[in-house]
Parts: sequence; structure tokens; C-alpha cells
Amino acid sequence: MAIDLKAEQALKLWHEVSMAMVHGNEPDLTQRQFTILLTVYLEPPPHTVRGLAARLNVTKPVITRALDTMGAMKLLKRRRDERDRRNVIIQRTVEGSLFLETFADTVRTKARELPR
Amino acid sequence: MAIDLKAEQALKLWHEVSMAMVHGNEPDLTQRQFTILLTVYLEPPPHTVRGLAARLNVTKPVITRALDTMGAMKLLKRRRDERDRRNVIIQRTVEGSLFLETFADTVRTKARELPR
DNA sequence: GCTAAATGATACGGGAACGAAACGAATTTG
DNA sequence: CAAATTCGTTTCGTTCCCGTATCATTTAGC
Repeated sequence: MAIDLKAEQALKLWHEVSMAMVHGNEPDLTQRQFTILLTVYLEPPPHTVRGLAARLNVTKPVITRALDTMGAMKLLKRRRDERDRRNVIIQRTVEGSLFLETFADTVRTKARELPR
Repeated sequence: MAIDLKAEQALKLWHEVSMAMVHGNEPDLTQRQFTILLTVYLEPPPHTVRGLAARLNVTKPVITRALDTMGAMKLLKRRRDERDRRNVIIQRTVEGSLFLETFADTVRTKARELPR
């Protein structure tokens, strides 16, 4: 059975979750950063700077900088590809997984509490 | 019947919608700006700078600047409160309604296409 | 080997957002 | 009616993100 949302429910869900994120003290990421994070955690590896840039339709420095920022937050980590040392492989971390699990819980809770 | 999402579905939904927004050519809003927009459109009026600042737990200049930005995009508009001319009332626009309708459609479509 | 291509990082200038503080206008208080 | 308060805006200095162009390293092609 497909997930069927009314327009108002969709907006309310986004609103509730956004409020929770803005109000909470979780690391505040830009839209792009969060999208990069989700891509790394949800799409099949390996993830490279170039690949992510193409996937998200942004320039390479955007990815490099996002990795700097989120790397400092321990949400992601870099690793040299030893088979081709030009490449950098972007990998998940325990902290990142935990962060997204918490986020998913927020979404689920808000979705469950949605008025019909 | 409540909307029941699995953790993976919640993340996938956010990912899909985020990808659509980053990739698309819609106005590029920050997380806070988008949250302000949703608040104005979903919560009962009237909305003031001070009220929104308190609601979102941000400083007043954040609201003022967001109104500048989104006002230029025609997503919101300001009006002086004639009963107390110190106040500014924030109102919806046709363009803003349309923008959010389109966004809601994106969410609905992505939710419907979600794997079980 | 030597050159060309590919990959990610960096430098640079510009623009946008931030918080704190100060400000002007409008209203309320005493 | 003068002083204090309230409200939104502006200013200031800082920080962060952006795209373009360039750089160093590594690999591939001849």
C-alpha cells in the first residue's frame, strides 16, 4: 500500500520537521549539505567527489567544502582510493548514521501525528 | 489511519524531495527561510516579525532579512498594521501559494513512489 | 619516459546570512 | 506631555558558501 499524502499533510509534515530541526540543537546543515549526506548514506557506494558533484548537479568545490564541514562534524569521512590514488572515497561514520537515525525518527513521529 | 513510515522510507522521502529541489530551478531558500514561509502559510495569522522570531527561536534581524529576500521573490509581502503602526503584518502572496502547492505536489509524488 | 588527461584541493573575489548593538518611529505609561 | 517601552530596521564586523580559475598529484596514452 502506497504512502498517500494530502497536499496539506505534506506541507505540515515538512513544517513540523523543519521546526524541529531549526529549534533543536542538532548540527545545522545547508540544504545541499544535507542532500549530500543523504546521498552518501542511501545510494550504493563508492562515492567520489566527482560522482557526487555530477549526481547533485553542483561544482566540485561544493563537494570538497561540504566534506570539510561535515568531516569536522564527523558525519562523513574521506579515504584515499588505493587502487587509483587520484580518487577520494567518501564513507559513512557511526556518528552520521546515528544522526540520520535520529532524523528519521523525527520524521516518523511527525508523520504519525499528522491530522487526517 | 495514521501515516506510518519506516525509517528508511522517511530518509528516502527526504532525499528524493531534496534532490528535486537542489536539482530544480525553483528559488533557492535556506532552511530557515523555508521554515518561515511554511509557518506563515500554515499557522493562523496575524504574523509579525517579533512573533515569528519567537516562534522559530531566532533573532529579529533574521526575520527582517528573510522577508527582504523572500519579498523580492514575491513569496511573501509586508503590510503595516494600521491599528498599531509599529507592527508589520506578514502576508501570503499568490506566487507563494503556488510555490508551496508545487512543493507539496513533489512531496506527494515522491511519497507515493516510495518502495515498501 | 614523456606528455596529456583526470581528480580533488586550493586561492580568490563576491555575495549572503549571522548575532549584537544601536537606531528611528510609534505607542504606552506615569 | 515627557519619559519609557515596543517594534521593526539598519549597521557593524564576522563567518560561511558560492563559482571560476588554478594547482599538485596520479594515471593513461603514445
